[in-house]
Amino acid sequence: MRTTTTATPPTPADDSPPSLQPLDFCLRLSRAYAVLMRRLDNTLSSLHGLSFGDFMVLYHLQRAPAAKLRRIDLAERLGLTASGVTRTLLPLEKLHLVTREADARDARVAYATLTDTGARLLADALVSAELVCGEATSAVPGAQIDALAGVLGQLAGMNLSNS
Amino acid sequence: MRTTTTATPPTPADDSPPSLQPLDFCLRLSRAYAVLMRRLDNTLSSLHGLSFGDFMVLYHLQRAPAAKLRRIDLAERLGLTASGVTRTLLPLEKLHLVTREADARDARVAYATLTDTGARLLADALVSAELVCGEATSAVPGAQIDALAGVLGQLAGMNLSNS
DNA sequence: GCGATATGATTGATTACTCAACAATAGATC
DNA sequence: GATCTATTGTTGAGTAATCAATCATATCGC
Repeated sequence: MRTTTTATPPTPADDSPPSLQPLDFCLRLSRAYAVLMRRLDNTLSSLHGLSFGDFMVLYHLQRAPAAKLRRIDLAERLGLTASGVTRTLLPLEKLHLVTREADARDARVAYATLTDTGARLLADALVSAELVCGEATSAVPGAQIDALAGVLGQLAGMNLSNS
Repeated sequence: MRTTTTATPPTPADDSPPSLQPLDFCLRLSRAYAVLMRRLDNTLSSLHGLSFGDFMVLYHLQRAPAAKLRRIDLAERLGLTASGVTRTLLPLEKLHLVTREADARDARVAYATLTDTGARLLADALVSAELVCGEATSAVPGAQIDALAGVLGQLAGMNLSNS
């Protein structure tokens, strides 16, 4: 009963929607995400005690100037809500991987700052993450990965042409 | 079976020891997923009262022969555990979009079957989903989407026959 | 200065999943 | 045909996110 899973639309009748391609694409995206995340999560948590979400927090903090970010900006980068960031950061603060910092001029904002401990843990975890991701994409030529990363960036609304 | 699933470096020797490409790709994948799912979820739930997960259930059931699947097979297609399927189906059964059916020969298995109501709702939802997905991918040339879809399929372990 | 409104962050309730433990049943082995 | 093991599915507890409500603080118009 294997229907054609490739580019050809099944065309069940003439009342079918224009094309099933974009939906098919999204379904694959969803599945690829699930598979990848499960692998990444397993590896990171067993080797370093970090969930993928935790890892992402440390990663984005490290890339930021002075290794710190307003919590709201962190949320934006993580694709979470402010609420989600509060709850994700809680255990990381308890482990002293991240600390809270206030802003001198605006009492509303709180910064999340990467600690040295956090940076060291991240460095280790980064190696594992690289390995898993590299393995997952090993069947695909590097040049193509680059190009497709660009496409994913567009889909994600990461505007590179921003001034 | 070639077990490349363990921690072996994908490339034999030279070109990518500290390459951040695959990780970057995966991070973008994660973001694109989040963005897309949020849009899809919003649209489907406001227009049809379905979460994306619900939608996927109906979608996979419809594609299956006789519009029914063993719950365990449904789990596999959805990328969920059996437990997740039980809980996802609960509200759908309550709404009579899906019904439970027993197997005559094996009392362990239960089927999830798409009802007529479910099929009608799916037909509507499919139009919306197509629209959202088409819109999301409209900024990218179709050929690139196809290429990415292929890679995502590989990542997801959806192996298209042979070697 | 003083309300109206916007922004950043937290909290309570809810939803959607996981894993581990369990129950029931099927099929195999002796 | 009794028992051992594997499969299917549900349930309890825990985790991670959401949204809506709330609080504290900034900022703008006057």
